[in-house]
Amino acid sequence: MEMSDMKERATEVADVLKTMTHPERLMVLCQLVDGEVSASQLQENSTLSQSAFSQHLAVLRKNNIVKVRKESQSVFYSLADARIEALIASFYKIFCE
Amino acid sequence: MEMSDMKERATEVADVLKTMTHPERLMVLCQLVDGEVSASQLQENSTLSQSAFSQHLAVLRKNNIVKVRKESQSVFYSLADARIEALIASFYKIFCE
DNA sequence: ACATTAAATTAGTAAAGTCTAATATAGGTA
DNA sequence: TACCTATATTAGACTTTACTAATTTAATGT
Repeated sequence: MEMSDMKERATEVADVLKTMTHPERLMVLCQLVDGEVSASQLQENSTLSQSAFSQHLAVLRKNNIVKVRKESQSVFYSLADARIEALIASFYKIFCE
Repeated sequence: MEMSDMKERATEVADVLKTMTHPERLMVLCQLVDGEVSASQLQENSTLSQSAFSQHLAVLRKNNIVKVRKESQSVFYSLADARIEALIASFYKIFCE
């Protein structure tokens, strides 16, 4: 790969990773590997305040790491695409096996 | 996996990723996939000042993402272990193929 | 000994990220 | 309508990160 292309990619990849690189957000993503989960269910596994937790979800949304589906009062979260799924799978394989 | 274990892992993984999650540092790591490279060679592909670049190398060292070998005035960098190699390989596969 | 080169370190500043506290929105229920 | 529940947003304090400028260390060459 050419160096200029590598730089572009590096910036792109770093942006995606930066969004995932927080224990709280990584936890959220790990809980989404088997399918969608509601915001309140996700928060049950967090010690953060409702506000702080919601702001982490906002970061994931803003960076297109997750997608949402609203159903009455609840909002269901799931992984945005195959690339994110692949990343989480890699992390699992490398760090948890 | 249990939720408490998941939290521990998430913190561990987030720490490693956080270190890699900067375009400059990711660039460095990508250049190390084929083996060791000297600090000065690495810096040739950066627009940063000598100081700023060296501080990025220091972050990689401090977090055990790379290892170093000194030879006369030069310092040669390489990826620290198989886990880091696997991560870079994953990123390449997911984002560059 | 002195100058040169490669690399690291330190101090200080500017910018970005993470939290708390308070408030807002929107759907469901009495 | 008024109230409750789920979720999101905003403002502000605090912490961390990323840089510049200047200095330092260590190896080499003259």
